[in-house]
Amino acid sequence: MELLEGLNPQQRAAVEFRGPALLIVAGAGSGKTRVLTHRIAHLLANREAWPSQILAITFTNKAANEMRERIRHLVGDPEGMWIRTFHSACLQILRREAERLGHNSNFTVYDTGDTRALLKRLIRSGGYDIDKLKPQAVAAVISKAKNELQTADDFEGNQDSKNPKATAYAELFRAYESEKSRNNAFDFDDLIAETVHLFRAFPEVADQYRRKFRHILVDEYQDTNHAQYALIREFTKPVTTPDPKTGEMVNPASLTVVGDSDQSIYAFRGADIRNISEFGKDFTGAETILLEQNYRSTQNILSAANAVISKNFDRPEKNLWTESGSGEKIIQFTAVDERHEAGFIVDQITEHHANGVNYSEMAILYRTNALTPSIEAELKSQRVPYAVIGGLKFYERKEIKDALAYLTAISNPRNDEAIRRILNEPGRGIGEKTELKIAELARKNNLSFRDALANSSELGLGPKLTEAIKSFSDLLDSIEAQVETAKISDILIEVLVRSGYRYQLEMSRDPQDEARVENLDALVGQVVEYQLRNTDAKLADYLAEITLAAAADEIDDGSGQVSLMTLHTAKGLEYPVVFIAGLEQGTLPHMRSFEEVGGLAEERRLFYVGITRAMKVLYLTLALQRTLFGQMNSTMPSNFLMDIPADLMDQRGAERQSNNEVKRYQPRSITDGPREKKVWNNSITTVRNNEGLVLAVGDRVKHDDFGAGVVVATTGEGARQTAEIRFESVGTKRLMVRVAPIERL
DNA sequence: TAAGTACTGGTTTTT
DNA sequence: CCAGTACTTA
Repeated sequence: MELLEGLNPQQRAAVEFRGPALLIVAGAGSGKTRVLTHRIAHLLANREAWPSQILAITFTNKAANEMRERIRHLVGDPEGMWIRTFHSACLQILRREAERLGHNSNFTVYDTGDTRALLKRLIRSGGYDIDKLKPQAVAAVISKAKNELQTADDFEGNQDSKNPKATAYAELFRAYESEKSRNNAFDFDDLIAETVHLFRAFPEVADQYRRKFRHILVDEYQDTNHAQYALIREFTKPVTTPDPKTGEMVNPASLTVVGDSDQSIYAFRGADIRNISEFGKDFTGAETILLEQNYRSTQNILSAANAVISKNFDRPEKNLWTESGSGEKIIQFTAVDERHEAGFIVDQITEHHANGVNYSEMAILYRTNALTPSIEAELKSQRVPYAVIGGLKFYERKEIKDALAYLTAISNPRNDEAIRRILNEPGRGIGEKTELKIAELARKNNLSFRDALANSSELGLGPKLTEAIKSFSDLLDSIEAQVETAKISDILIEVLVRSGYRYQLEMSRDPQDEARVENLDALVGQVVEYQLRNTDAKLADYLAEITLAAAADEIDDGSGQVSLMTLHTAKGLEYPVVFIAGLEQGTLPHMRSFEEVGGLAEERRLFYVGITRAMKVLYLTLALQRTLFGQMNSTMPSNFLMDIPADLMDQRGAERQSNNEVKRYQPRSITDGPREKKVWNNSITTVRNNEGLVLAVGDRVKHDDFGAGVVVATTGEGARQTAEIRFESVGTKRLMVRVAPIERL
C-alpha cells in the first residue's frame, strides 16, 4: 500500500497501529507530520473512518493548514474533518452551546489586552492600589487557576482568608468573571476550561462529540496544560447514554498523541510535561513508538543539539541520528556589539543569497523580541527583504484596535468594554466624567452600557452632550441593523466613514496619522480577502479568528523574505540556514530563568528547539556588549555554548583578550542622566530565595543542574542551614539551603 | 474636556 | 529607551 512506502519501520508502525491509545515520541525533524498525515490518510483510505469522525489538534493554524494540504494530496480533500488548534476547536463548540453557559453565540473572545484593560478598571473601581495589584499579575494568577480548571469559587476556597492579597485576588477573579459574563465574552483560557465544564455539566452534549469523533490526534502534546489534558480526557471517555437513534453505546475514541518532552517550552503557560511522561499510565492500553531518525539536519547540527540537551537531567534517553553526512561546521561569531552582530548576520545572508539560497530559506531567531530592532535596521539598510513574525502585532496598533472595537461593539452589543473604548473615538466631547455617569446609570438600572447610552437623556446633561451621545447611539443602531445582511468589509468601511474616524485622521497634521489611514485601508483589504475565503462567515467569526491567530500564522513561505522571530515562534518550522542571535548569559538563558525552578532546563530546551530548526547551516552569534533599554551592558557568552563540542564549531569574530575578563566583570555605575539607573550585569547570577525551606536528612530534592539527590546531613538553622546532598549525577555536594537552586520533591 | 509636560517603572516566551 | 500616567493649563 503506497501510504506506507518510504516510511521507516517505526513510522510505519505508528501509521498502522490500531488500539485505544498511542504515544509517538517524535524527536525534532523525525517526520512526525508525515506520520500523522499518513496515519489519517490510512484510516480514510481503509474506510475505517470518515473525515468527519476525525479531530486533529495542532498548535497553530499554519500547522493545521499544512496538515490539511498534505492529507488532500494523499487521499483528496478531507471535507468535514476538524483540523484545528485547541482554541479554535473549543470556540466552535462553545458557539454552538453558548446558551447553556449564559452567553449567546456572538460572544467576544478577549485577548490579553482586553483582559488587562478590564482588570485595570476593576482594580480601580474596587478601591485597590493599582501600584500594588498590577493587572498583568492578577491576569497571570487567574490564568494559572483556569489552566488548573479552577473557577472563581474554587480559587477563593483555596486562598488564606486572612491574607489580604489572596482575598483581593479572589475578589478580583470573581468580579472579572461576572463582568466578562455580562459582556458576553470568554477569554483565551475560558475557551478550553469552559468547554471542559460544559462537557461535565451536560453529559449529553459531551456524548454528541464522543460519538462524532472516533479518532483524536494531538500534536505537540508536550505543551498541553492541565485543562487541555482534561479536555482530551473528556473526548476519549466512554459515552454515558445510548445513541438516541440507534440505541448503541459506541466505544471510546482512539487517541494518538505526538510529542517530544525535549521540546517542551511553554511551562510558563501552564504546560505540564507530566502529561506526556505519564501518558502510559493515564491511558490504559497505550503503546509508545519512538522516532529517532532525523531527516532534517546534518550530523554536526544534530550532535550539537544532542550535546546541549543531554545536560538536562531527568529526561528519557533519546538520541537523534541521521544518514546524511556531517555537513558544514556550526559557525560561532563573537561580535563587539549588537550592530557588529547584525552586520555579520546580514553579510552572511547576502552571501548565501548570492550563492542561490532564497531569502525565505533563511531565518534569524532570538530569545526576546527586544533583539529585533538592531537586526531589522541592518537588514533595512542593506535592502534585504525580511518579515518580523510576531512581536508588535498589526492588530495591536491603536487605530486597528479602535476599528475592531467598532466591529466588536456592533457584533456583540453586550460588550461594554468595546463600546467604552470607542465612545470618544473620534473625539465627540464625551469625556471621562460623562462616561462614568453613563456607567453609573447602567449599573443602577442593571442595563448594559449600550442600553444606558440609549437612555442617557435621563441624565440631564447639556444639550450638546446629549446630542453627541444620541448621535453615537444612533450610529451604532443603524449599522447594527445591517449586520445580518451586509458584508463584513462593507460594515467596516461604513463604520470608518460614518463615525468620522477616518476623516479625523485624514485631516490631522500629525504625520503619524497618515500611516494610520494606510493601516486602516490595509485592514479593509484584509477583511475583503477574508470575506472571499469565508463566504458565510459572520462578523463574530472574523473577530474571533484574528484574536486566535498565532504569530506563526503570519509566515508566508513564498514571500521571498528572511524571517525574524523568537525561538518560541520557530517551533515546528525548519530552514536551510538558521541564525540564533544573542547567545549571552542573561539573554539565552534569559536572566529571569535563573530564579525559576527548572528555568535553566527550559531555556536549554528552547536552545535545543532553535538548533534543530536548522537543516544545513547554523550560526550562533553573540555580542560582547549589548544595548538594551538604552543601557549599554557588558555580557558573558552563554554557558550553553560550552556544551557544544569545540570540534563541531568554527569560531570567528572579535578576539577575546586575555585580560578582558577583568573588564567585563566590572559593574559600571551610571550617574549621568536624571536619576540613578539600576545596572544589571549579566555576569552576576541571581540566586534563589528558598525562604522557609527546611531540609531534613532523607529528604529527596531536585537541583536545577545536578538533578535528583537525597539529603545526607544538615547543619545550621534557618537562613544559615546547609545541607549535604548526594546527587545521582555528580556525587555529594554541600549547599546553602536558602540560596541553592533546589526544590524538595 | 483636550492637549501638553514631567515623571515613573519595566525589561520573556504566547494561544 | 519607551509607554503609560499623573498633573498642569487653556
